[in-house]
Amino acid sequence: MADVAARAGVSRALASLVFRGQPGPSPRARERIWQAAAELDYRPNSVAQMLARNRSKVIGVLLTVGDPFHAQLVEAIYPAAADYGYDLLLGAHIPSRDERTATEALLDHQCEALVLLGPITQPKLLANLLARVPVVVVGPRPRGTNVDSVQTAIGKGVRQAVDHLVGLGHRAIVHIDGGPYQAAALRRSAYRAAMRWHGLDDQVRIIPGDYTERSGADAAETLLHEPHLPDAILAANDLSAIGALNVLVRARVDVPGDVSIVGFDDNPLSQLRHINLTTVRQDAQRMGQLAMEVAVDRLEGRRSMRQEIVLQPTLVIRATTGQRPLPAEDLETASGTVRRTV
Amino acid sequence: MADVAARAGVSRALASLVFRGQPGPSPRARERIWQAAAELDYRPNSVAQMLARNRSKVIGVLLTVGDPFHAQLVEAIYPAAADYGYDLLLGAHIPSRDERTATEALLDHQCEALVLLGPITQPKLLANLLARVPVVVVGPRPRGTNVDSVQTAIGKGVRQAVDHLVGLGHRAIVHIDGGPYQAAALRRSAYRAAMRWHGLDDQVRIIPGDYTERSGADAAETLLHEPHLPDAILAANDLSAIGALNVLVRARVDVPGDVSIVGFDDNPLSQLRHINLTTVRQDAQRMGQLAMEVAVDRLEGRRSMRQEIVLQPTLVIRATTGQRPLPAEDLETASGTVRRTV
DNA sequence: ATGAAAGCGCTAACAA
DNA sequence: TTGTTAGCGCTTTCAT
Repeated sequence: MADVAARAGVSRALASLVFRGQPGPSPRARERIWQAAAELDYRPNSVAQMLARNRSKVIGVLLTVGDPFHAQLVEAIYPAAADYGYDLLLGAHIPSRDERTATEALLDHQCEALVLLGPITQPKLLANLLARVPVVVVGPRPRGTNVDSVQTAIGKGVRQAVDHLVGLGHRAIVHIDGGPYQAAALRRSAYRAAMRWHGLDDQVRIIPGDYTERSGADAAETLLHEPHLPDAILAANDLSAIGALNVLVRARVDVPGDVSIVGFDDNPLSQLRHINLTTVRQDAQRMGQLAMEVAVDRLEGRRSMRQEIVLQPTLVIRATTGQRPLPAEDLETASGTVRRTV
Repeated sequence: MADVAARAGVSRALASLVFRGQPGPSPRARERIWQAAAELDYRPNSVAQMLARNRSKVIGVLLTVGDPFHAQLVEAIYPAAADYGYDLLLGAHIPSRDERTATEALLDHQCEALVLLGPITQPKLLANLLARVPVVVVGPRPRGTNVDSVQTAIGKGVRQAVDHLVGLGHRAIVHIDGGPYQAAALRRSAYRAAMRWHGLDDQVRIIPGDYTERSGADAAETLLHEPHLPDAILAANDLSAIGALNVLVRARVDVPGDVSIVGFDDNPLSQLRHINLTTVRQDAQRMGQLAMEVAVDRLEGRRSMRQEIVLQPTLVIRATTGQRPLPAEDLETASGTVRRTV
């Protein structure tokens, strides 16, 4: 910057003002300085800026590379951050790198706030982070902590899905689980509650899973080895629903003729014509924007109380759910059954 | 740090040496300083460090969030970077954010080198980057540039795949394209060359695609609307192969009985029991490690000539490829055909 | 409107 | 072995 100032024949301070767009410098000076900067191909050194103003204007995002839902969120968060004048730094949450390492790395790079997409599973770590910077969790708030969070009303979504299935006449509705995550636990208990509400306590059945396509496929294989298929499957997310769907289709099971399937998330894959999965939609776009908004509100001191934003899910009815199969004697009629497709 | 030094009763410089593990300070001093640091919960300010030593020890990685192959690479790159004492910063390559913005952001954060997973499509931009920092492209080197690259011998992989298919008796082998990327162009031309080599020039057929599951599905729909299915499909990557596979299976086409399918990448999905895709494997693990190695070699000045590392692909034969269907009169024999499954 | 000067928190010669 | 002293490149009072 010294060079630029020299070339423009002004002081470094003036140049600094110009680059930051502060009022003060005369139009003439501005012109000269920008000119000089262009000639020298000057780029402000952001590290020096950070050091001097003790602000980085950078927010860290912890995500799981390869997770399609996270990808959607990131695509929403980037522009939102830019709107607020913040820059984003991504950190990956991968097996070989524990949560602590990942978050510390982000903080070392002077992130002023953290947005956690893949939830931190250690409450102690979260508390520790929270003591240092604003943190926003996208997803259900871990129990025992008081981070800000942006989440979907999961219970409501599950309830809608179960209502839909029951409305179609299904009774034996099994749940493919999502594993040890908080969000999965919520889905699981909401499933139980909804079944109970419909008087289907005795039909409750949970098959282990971990949100992956593989686990959905495994669950379906399990079901195929049993004498009777259930009426319907409610998966913890779209990926596992798709895994199950693919396995069933290959086994010549008619979906939704024999079994209905509902997912959760509205993964882009679910919209493909050949998948066309009925699912509970989370508004990733909006969640990303809101997460950013909450983080920035904190940073600018506009908010002190805990924020917990809950978005309403939408049941998207596509082609994997349909009427419960009719008893054998009605088979002829059955073939004329109308399927709802959106 | 001043506080720590004061509390330990030493100078700031001494403390600095201790934190950096430099030789010099006496054991007694070290002890006292670490002690004081612990008591004050001191954390070095990496921004100040960067500014002072004019080195960041950070490497930027540009990737596409949600791309499973990139996810594999990242999982390999993180530990490799750590081994060399470097930290990683991730930048996302998403629609709303052009390549320039994304790379500049990474450079602004003082990345000393760039590893590009999603290839830069603008040669000018690449040249510009290259003039500033070491750059490693994971994938084929963009024409007209001389970046370092770590890539798979794509031509060889495609050739193996075609040989395999031809060996099984297939002649009408169509290619689902991967779109405008350099890597896709290579696959396309390698496909043409291999077909020609086998005297199948007249069978060459390329269906447009863009590496997505959707485009594979669309391609399959196209094929289904035609009077005859091809003998086999060679997709530009696993995702599109899986899209095609799913659509065909739903249309009650027997894979590989009626049509064989080969993918490219060996995406984790391809290993699922119900997909079980024959594919050309790229060694993501090794590619990630090597990319890091090349970048670090440059940074430490150990290398000045252009590096172009080419890894050998492996054809992984699973269950989506099989003998060409026999003429109708041999059908009884055909049902006894042995399928190779690995 | 402009410039001088004092940091931001750390590193790296060099001197003691 | 330890302390002194200059920066790194920018921001930010405070005078002019």
